[in-house]
Amino acid sequence: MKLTSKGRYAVMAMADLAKNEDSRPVSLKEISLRQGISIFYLEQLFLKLKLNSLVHSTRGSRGGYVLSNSPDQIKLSSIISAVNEEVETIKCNKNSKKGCNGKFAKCITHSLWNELSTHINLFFERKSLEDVLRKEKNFQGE
Amino acid sequence: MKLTSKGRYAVMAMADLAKNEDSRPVSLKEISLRQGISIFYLEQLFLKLKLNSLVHSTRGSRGGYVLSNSPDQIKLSSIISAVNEEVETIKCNKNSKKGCNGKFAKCITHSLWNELSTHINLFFERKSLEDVLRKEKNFQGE
DNA sequence: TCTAAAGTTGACTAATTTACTCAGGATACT
DNA sequence: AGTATCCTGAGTAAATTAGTCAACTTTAGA
Ligand code: FES
Ligand code: FES
Repeated sequence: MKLTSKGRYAVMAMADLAKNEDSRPVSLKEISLRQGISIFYLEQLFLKLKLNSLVHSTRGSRGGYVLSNSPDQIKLSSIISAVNEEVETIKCNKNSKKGCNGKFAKCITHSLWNELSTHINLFFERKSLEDVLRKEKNFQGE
Repeated sequence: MKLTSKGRYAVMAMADLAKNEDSRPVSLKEISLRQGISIFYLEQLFLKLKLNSLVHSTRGSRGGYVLSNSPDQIKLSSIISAVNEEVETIKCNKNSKKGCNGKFAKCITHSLWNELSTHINLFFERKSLEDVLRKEKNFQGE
């Protein structure tokens, strides 16, 4: 599980889509303007979101993207893992020369990291895009 | 909250210390040999661990480090935040030119990230060095 | 049928962060 | 005195992330 701004942008973009899709597809240009994210960057993100079937695209003039499901069906975990290809936590045994190579502490941190990964995933599993929108609404209402 | 190998190494080193301290201070050299972590890297880590009063040092020949508290009193959160100077989650408003600058999605991901930070911290707050050692013991016993 | 608006794709570069190393000093034990 | 150890600041190299771009395909509408 990686947590970078890429994931954050993806959530932002998806939230924008959820809020603004309304019969017509939403173009990247619109999202770019509203969210202040470079259109080039969005292209990158939506390529992956599409590969993971989170959005559906319409090409050509007046084309754009729509969500594949209703916001309450889209878990944040799907979004995050769609854009961050490596979903797993940082592997210990990537290079076996250093650190975790069978010595004492090997599996201490290993299982710890795995537990943490589970813990974080749980967080994102529980949240849907709808939850995010609802929160924003409440916030603006105050 | 940052999660890098720096934090993992710190936990490894502290666990090694907890396991091997026994009347005499433990030298970085020993830890380095047992855990396969460069001594130079350990120096860096222990500088910070010491600044945060997690360990106590003895200089000179036969010197080394001992834990400042018993393993069950040392929370992993202290260790992690000691070595990763930035304890907070990645800030959105670091540069206000892009992304989160007052537009729609601004505080969606903001609060989301903060919630996550809390969630992760909770995980590390609950775990002590002793928990880590106990787990390793069980694991070896199987 | 032509044109403009949009998605599609692969590649590339720049910026930042992380991991790791080093040199030279201070201290204390034997 | 000599050696083992901690102490500190600095520096470099590797890896990752962020962001950009060019050339293309597809479709809607004038
Ligand atoms: S063996 Fe997996 S973290 Fe060390
Ligand atoms: S305002 Fe904090 S993440 Fe956007």
